[in-house]
Amino acid sequence: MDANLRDLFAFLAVVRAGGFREGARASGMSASRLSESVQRLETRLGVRLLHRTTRSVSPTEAGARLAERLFPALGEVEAALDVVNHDRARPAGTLKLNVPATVARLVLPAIVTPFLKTYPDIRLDVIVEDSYVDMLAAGCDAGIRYDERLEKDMIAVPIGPRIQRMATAAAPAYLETHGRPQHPRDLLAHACLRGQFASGTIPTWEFERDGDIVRVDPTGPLLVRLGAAVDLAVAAAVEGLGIIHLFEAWLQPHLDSGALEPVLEPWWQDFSGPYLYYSGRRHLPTPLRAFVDFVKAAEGDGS
Amino acid sequence: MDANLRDLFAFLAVVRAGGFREGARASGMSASRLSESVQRLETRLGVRLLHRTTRSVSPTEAGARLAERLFPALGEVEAALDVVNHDRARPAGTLKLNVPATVARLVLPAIVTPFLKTYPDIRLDVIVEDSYVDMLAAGCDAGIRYDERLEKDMIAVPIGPRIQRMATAAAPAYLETHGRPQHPRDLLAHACLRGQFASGTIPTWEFERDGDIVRVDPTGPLLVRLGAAVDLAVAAAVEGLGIIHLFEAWLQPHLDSGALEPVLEPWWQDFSGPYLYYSGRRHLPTPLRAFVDFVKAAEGDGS
DNA sequence: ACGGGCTGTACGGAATTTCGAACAATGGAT
DNA sequence: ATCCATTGTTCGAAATTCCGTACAGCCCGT
Repeated sequence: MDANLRDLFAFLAVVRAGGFREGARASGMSASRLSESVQRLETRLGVRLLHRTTRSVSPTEAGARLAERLFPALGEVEAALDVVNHDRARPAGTLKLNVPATVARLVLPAIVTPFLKTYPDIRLDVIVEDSYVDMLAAGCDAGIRYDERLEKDMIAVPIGPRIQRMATAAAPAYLETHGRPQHPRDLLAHACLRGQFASGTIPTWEFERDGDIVRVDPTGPLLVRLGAAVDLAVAAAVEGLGIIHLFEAWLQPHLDSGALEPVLEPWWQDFSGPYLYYSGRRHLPTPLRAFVDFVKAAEGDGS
Repeated sequence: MDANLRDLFAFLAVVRAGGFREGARASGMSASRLSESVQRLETRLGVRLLHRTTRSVSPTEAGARLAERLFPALGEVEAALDVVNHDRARPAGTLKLNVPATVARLVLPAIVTPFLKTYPDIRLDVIVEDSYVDMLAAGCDAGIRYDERLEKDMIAVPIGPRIQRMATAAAPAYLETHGRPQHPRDLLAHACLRGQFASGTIPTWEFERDGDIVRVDPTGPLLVRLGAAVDLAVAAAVEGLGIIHLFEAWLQPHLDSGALEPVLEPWWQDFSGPYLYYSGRRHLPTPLRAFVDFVKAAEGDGS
């Protein structure tokens, strides 16, 4: 009875992802490999592991039992293999991070470059995903999120600037024409450039001043997917199409250059910076360990 | 970082056996595979695992650490894989037994045939080895030995006939010519057909009567390796070359047919039958579990 | 000193595994 | 009912892995 480790990982990926193609996406293997791997396993073991229709896949009782036992066992193997990584002159491996677009753009660049220079044998795999997903299920080692939600066995490490603000701004030309809002409710009479999460929800604009919190839901000519498309909204704002409401860091360069003019600045709402999340229960792969230490050190430096 | 399970097993086999070719013998893989597997592992991990000269091989510090962590981890994986075996209609797999030649000849046939008929999908791999070896190190699931030695975490199950005797006999023609010994010490004046273990030791002949134990070390014209060559000694005894001293069961057919005549029968020493040994610490592979149950059931039947 | 037998490894051919693309089947939306 | 996007699978080519044999090197006994 000889089975291939890769086949076992493949099987587990399919079970955890609940599908072959999804499992392929999460684990970075090809879908055909997963299919063939599972078939091989079933042949070798002589037991059907996955009950599949072309549309969905659910584990057989045997498959469920196998997956349950296999998961910690393979974790042990991975841990054992990772132990020798410490004996390398320089830690190596791949670190798969799951981050929202904002972080990828505003937080990571300052960290990633020196990190990769410090650890030349570590490969970074950044998955940009704004909707909140279970990082482990997505096959990532860790994730970065703004929500300070505490899940069991999840460790959160502050990363990047600790205080960020939501900024509101518009092109001077726009403000000259349409006037400068003095209170958030004035925005309802303005052209506002809104964003939409991948999940479909359109976050309301939130303002705060002296403890007063005001939420407004203005309309406007442009609605962009939050993520990479944010640049489009910023460009539109610079062009004078309307008022934009975003992380201050996104707008900073244009505020500095004068292309955008702050609006309602006293109302800008502070909120805490993002956190790096990872599972403390499982053995930390060396690359993640290195990254966590790196981030903590940078934080301690008073970056 | 993807490693092949087979490579891991290969690495472990080399470490445990203390050599590539020995590891190949114990694990049933080819030596070249072991070499290539270890090289692959080292390349993938980027660490040298085995320090080797062409004559010997010792684990690197990293290799030792890996092996130590890997051994239980792979055991877990094997156990997990074996769990699904229970879901098969009929248990399957290979059972590797390490037995002395005597057992292979006198004890196993009566057990193996009905066992294999009961479990058609189980393959039996019988390694005949008279010298005592560590079964686990030899890559066997279990072993059968006469010595009732208790090692830690070893479980012993009686197997086969519980009482056996050492019989002494010779051809009638020989006894007519040379006379019939009346006491074990008389053997010193006879032509005795001796056996020798693979280790080189020549066991003395032991006799017992009413609590008196007598050991004699007679000489004779023939010395055979205990094992398959025993047939040669028996044939020689039948031909009248001298007196033979063996398990009664070996001689039984010739005693029945009259080709051999019992000698010193009151002195024949009883001793307990063999035991099936296996490690209780590790997870029992399904085929071994089946075999143990089968043996216990046969024993309980009062076979 | 020096063979002899053993070790670990390199090499070619055969088998297995992997990938990308195409395929048939299925379930939800229209 | 029907479309169509998506799923799991199949297929042939490319890469990897595996085996048996042959080689170079070392240890041990004489």
